[in-house]
Amino acid sequence: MAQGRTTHTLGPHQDPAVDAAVLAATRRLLVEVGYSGMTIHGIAAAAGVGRPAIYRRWPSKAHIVHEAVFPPLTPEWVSENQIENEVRRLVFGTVALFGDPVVREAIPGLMSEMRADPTLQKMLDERLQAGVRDKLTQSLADWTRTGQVRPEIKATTLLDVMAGTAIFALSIRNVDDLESVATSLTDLLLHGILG
Amino acid sequence: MAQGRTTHTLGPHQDPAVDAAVLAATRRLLVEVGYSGMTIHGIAAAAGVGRPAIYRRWPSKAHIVHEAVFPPLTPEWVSENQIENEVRRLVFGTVALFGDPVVREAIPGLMSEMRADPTLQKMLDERLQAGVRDKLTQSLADWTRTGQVRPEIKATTLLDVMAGTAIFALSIRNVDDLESVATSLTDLLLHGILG
Amino acid sequence: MAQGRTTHTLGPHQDPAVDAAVLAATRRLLVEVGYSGMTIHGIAAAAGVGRPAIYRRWPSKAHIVHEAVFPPLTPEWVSENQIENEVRRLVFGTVALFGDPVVREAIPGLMSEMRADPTLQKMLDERLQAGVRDKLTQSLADWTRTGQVRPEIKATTLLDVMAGTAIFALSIRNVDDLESVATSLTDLLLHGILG
Amino acid sequence: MAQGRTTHTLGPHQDPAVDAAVLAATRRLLVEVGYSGMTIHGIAAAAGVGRPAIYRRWPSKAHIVHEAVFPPLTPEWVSENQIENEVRRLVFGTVALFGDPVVREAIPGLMSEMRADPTLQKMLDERLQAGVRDKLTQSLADWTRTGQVRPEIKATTLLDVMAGTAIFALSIRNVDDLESVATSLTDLLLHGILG
DNA sequence: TCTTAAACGAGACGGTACGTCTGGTCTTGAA
DNA sequence: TTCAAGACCAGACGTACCGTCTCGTTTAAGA
Repeated sequence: MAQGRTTHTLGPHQDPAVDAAVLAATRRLLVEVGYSGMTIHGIAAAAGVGRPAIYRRWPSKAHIVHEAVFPPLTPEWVSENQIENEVRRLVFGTVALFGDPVVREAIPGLMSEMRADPTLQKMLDERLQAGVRDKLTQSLADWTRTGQVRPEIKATTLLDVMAGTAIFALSIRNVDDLESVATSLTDLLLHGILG
Repeated sequence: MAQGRTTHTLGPHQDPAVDAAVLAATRRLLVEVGYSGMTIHGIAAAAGVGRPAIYRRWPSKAHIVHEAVFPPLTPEWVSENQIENEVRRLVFGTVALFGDPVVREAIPGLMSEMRADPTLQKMLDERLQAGVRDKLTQSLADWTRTGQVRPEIKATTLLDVMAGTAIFALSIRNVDDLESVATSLTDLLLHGILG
Repeated sequence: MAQGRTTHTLGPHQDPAVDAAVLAATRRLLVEVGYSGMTIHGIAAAAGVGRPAIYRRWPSKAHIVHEAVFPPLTPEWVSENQIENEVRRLVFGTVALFGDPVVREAIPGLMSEMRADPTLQKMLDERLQAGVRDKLTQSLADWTRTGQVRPEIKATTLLDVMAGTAIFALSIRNVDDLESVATSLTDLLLHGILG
Repeated sequence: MAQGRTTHTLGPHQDPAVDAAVLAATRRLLVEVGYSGMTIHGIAAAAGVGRPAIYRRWPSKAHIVHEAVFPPLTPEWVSENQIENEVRRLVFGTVALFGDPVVREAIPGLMSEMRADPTLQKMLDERLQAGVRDKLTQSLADWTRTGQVRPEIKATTLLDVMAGTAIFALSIRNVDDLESVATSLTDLLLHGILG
């Protein structure tokens, strides 16, 4: 994929084409063979790249997948004032993210390796949650002050529920109807279950 | 060679002591070295058992862990009429289950391998959810009829939220304060976030 | 894991030092534990080499032993004109070859596996007999023409007798007196048994 | 094969039908899968017999094969006075014995295991050679006294040549023309190679 | 007739070698 | 200093066979 076949084009500088080829191959392989079916050798072969070129860039399969799967920029998720719209946007965004077929495959594997690698844990937290958590904490404070939200509600609980539910429904139960999952969760979050 | 040094006590029947030793060793190793650090050879050695005795019983590490971690009987979880108490009991039960250190280690690994092994997916679903789901569906129907619960609420959504949140907070974020997690989640489920 | 502890010195080329170490270890183990007591793992360990490095080079234990035991060059065995001297040299050479302690151990094992592996059969034939057979056939033709040898004598019979007798006496009966075996066989071949 | 399937007919006595079934299965398997392809389990299954019944009778595969392949009685081989006829009879008998397809397969395996098991070595020697060697020694003494045989000829040399040549030609080179092998060897033994 | 003792088929047991695969490190030779 | 290629060691994988052992049944021989 990268180029020629047995040649490369940059002298003593890392070739960006290698990065791109590896990440693209990773995304492709994730849906083809799954996280656990993926090997470094397999990625290298699919990317048309030598294995050392991969080890030079990432310390483990989890790090490759992490970079391949999650966009490098945290999107501007929390911004509205209207609380219903805001929660709806957060839930639909979360469900859309974890509903991507590539992410569905990647998440359980990443979670599994996170437990043994705190580095990875931190990277994933920062990439996926930290920004949103801070903003959501601030928004909740505002909403609580204005009485829009009950004071018992904490940002971490909300994020646990949104991410956990999405992961469970999409990566574990493998549900296909994203719309339904997001709608039900939004309703539940906003109103609770009591009639 | 010098082989057959030790004895066993059951003729052509599988020795329950081997099962017990393997499952106990699995639980012990889960917290000591983690799911991914565990090998079949390691389990066999820790259990004082030959590897073939393990392969005779379980087809993969995930199946061993599954049996080691989850009790063979589905507890009588859903039974009360008082909806608040019932939800509280469900949430606290779920949090207690997924908060067990052994389960915390096991869950991400199991989830990862479930995606590649539908057998495992089915086993876990039946072991953990099927019974509760049926009962909860029935209870919800009753509660909805009596107006205690809003009609939009579905059993699958509730279970996704409870299990997903517990897994995310306990296995992924590794939170230690089970009480707080359960209390917050119960409150959120019952009342929603709106003031 | 802590891996890749040691180094090797040739890039993408097979390291001749590995070949040498394996073959030397094989020769050593042959006399220490015998052919059937030798395992690929044992050879690898004794040679300080990984098992895959062995499987990369030889398809079976028999092939390793074959290469370890027999020198890669067919010596210049058949060359003299004086028939008595020539036969004496052939017999003594054969007895010396099969009398080597390493060869004594290797031969029965190799023979056993040859029956199931035609590849091995061909390799051993070419290595040990083909060259000698051709030369001996030619010499016999000369000698027959000059009346030095009876016309009934065939090269294959001579080689069967020399190799078979040496193997039987040395590898099977484990006789130690090479000199006596060679002398008796030479006498018998030259003069037959009739008085 | 032996009988019924899960029953046997003798009380606390070994069932001769089991012996017979095992030996017959061994002979059959030898030509079907070869010595090294044969397992105790395979023999037991082919004989319709449990493995312990085999271990109760023979200590190793080699011992089974030994008994399966060689007739329990040493035939009356050495008996004639006419030396040419006697040698011819010995050679043809030896070639016929080692030319049997079952024996061809068995010999290299047995030879291989003999080196590690002196018991086996002794059994085979007694079964195949001891009787013949004594008689031949005596006959040679007579023939030497009457000048029919050159005094240098020893019985062990003759037996090494006959057995070794037969094994090499038939088990190793896998020659099919028994007649030719026996005729050539007889001629060589009687007259030597000199014209 | 009843008891004892041994052989039987079946198959689990601990152990170990097999041959394959993956992980992570290193060196080559070219660019 | 990068690159592709690939050899290297370490070690886990799942399979197969080994030789031992126990089970539960069956049966002959001794009491």
